[in-house]
Amino acid sequence: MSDVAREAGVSPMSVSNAFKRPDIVLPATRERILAVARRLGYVPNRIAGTLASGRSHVVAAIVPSIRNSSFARTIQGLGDYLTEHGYELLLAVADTPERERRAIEAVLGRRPEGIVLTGNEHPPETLALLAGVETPVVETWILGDPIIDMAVGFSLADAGYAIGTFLTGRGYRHIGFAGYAPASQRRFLERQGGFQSALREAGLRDDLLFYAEEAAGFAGGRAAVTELLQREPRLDALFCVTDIFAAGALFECQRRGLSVPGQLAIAGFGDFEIAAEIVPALTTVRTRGYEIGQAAGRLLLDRAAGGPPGGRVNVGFELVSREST
Amino acid sequence: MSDVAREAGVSPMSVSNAFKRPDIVLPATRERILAVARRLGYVPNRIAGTLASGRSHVVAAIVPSIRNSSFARTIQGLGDYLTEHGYELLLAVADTPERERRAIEAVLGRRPEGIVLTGNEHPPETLALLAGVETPVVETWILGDPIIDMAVGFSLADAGYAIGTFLTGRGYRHIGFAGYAPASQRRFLERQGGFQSALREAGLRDDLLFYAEEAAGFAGGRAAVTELLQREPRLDALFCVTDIFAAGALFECQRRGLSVPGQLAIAGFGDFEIAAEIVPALTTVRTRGYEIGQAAGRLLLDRAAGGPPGGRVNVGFELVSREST
DNA sequence: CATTCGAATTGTAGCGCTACAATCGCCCAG
DNA sequence: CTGGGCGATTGTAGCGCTACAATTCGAATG
Repeated sequence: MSDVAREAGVSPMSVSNAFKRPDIVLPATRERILAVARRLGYVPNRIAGTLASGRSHVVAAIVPSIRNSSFARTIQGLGDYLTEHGYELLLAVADTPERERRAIEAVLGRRPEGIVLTGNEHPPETLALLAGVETPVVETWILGDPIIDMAVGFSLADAGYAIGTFLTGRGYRHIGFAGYAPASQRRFLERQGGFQSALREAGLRDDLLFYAEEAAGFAGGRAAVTELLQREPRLDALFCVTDIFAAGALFECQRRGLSVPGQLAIAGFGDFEIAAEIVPALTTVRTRGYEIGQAAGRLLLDRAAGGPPGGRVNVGFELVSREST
Repeated sequence: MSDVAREAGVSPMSVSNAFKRPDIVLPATRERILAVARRLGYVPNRIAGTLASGRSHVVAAIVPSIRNSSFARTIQGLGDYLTEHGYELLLAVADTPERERRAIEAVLGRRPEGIVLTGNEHPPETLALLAGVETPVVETWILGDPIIDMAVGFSLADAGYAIGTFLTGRGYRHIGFAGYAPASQRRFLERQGGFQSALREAGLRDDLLFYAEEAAGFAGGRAAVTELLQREPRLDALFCVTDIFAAGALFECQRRGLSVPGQLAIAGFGDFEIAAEIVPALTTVRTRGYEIGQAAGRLLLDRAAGGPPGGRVNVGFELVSREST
């Protein structure tokens, strides 16, 4: 910086201002400084800047996966919002609670001005770690308690219930569920619970449940069809916890020569691109992953600007009825 | 840090050492320091550490998209490698050359010890920016010149040629290509060029080309089938630039009642999970995205440790023949 | 022409840590 | 009993920048 200052014939402080507060430096001076900087290949050291100002202009996000398009959309929404407001995104992928804790620790060392988490299932040490710092936290894809501070999401229980009543309303009588073991994450339990309530209210059995290994994709749907049909040959509808699962189930039906929805109706979750394109097109729940990311960014930046803690944003969801049911 | 030092009855320097050089501090002292740190909720400030030591222990990656599973795998591979070696990944998503330049600029301010880029198509200002700093750069998913410094990938031309000869060898005579406009990125051109060579060598026409909008997913495949069949009703095979394109093309065939591969053979690229699951399963090219990420990390860390510049790693590819051809 | 005012510019004093050299204290050989 | 050697610990200086207060200077005012 001082090299640039010397070459441009100004003080280092003016170089700093030329980059950070363009409005308070004379346009001519500013141009001269920037020209010298370009010539010398000078890129301001934000590390030093952060240390001096105490503001990192970084928000960190910790997601369990980037393969899942829901989270990919959330990251995109968050990233767009942050970039637009002069912030940067520090992304960490952590697929187990232990890795999440380590990622949070690593990330805290870089003094982000906010942290975006996925879900609200965190081990006690993680909560203690977060309680010990004053960094604002937003939990996403969940709205129910316990929330550490702020949250953005929608009611997974309502969404599960909506799909359940939709299927019972269509007259299906032996309805299965394909998902992940609810013990692992509360957000799985919520969705499943809402769905089961709907079945019980219609006087139907709610025990045709199949749990795949976590991170199972298309293969999970395939396994669900295989196992549930064996347990209940009269199975006439299946709700899958993601559209990828649902597509896997649909492929398995094609392999077995089962017509969809004639012999088995299939509903998914997420409204991923494949849902509208696959044949037959999938009935699903449209979630607003991009908006979740944007809202998370907004909560955090408002907070950094002195806003109140404890914000909650419900982005809602939407049932999309297509050919598969 | 000085609070922790006071409470633990040691000098700040010992607190620093307890975290950064565990081996040179007495285990008992170290334990005492860490206990105090935990009680006080102290997390070392890596910003200050980076400024003082001149080592950020950060590698930055700039990718055009995280929705594409090839890049997602590369990120995963890079992230795993870095985490294993005590480094962190700073990820930026930039889908245009202009945004890439801005992302690189932003990222350089954080003084990463290496930068991972996708492709080798960068505007002159970007190259100038990179030339002005001494940060090592790895370009991925490409091997051909011009390479800024180091590269990891495989020959896209060979891969395109392999698919081409495979299809001609199977006896197909009117073979189409669905991809992105080669003007936008050289890596698209390479793949297409290799493919076309194979067709010409077999004495076949190589002008059944369809270009989708960039970032088109399943819809791109759908449009390709529609347009190419109109231009050439005898079309009997189609090579798609990604498996997602191929799946979209396959769905369109299902809608039209065209049998695959009976009336139209379809080949994809990438060996995404869907390729093996869809019915009929897709012939495709298996790429090694995860290995690309790992190798990129290795090149960079070796370089940071004093290794030589200019490294190239060819991770190869593999043709996977399935039911769709 | 002296005075005031505000915009533009500039010093100063750290931000929290680590490299490196200096120091301390203990054990053991002579 | 003493000096040397070695591992553990500790001061010092500074990384590159920004907040903030101080200063400069030209234009406007009476």
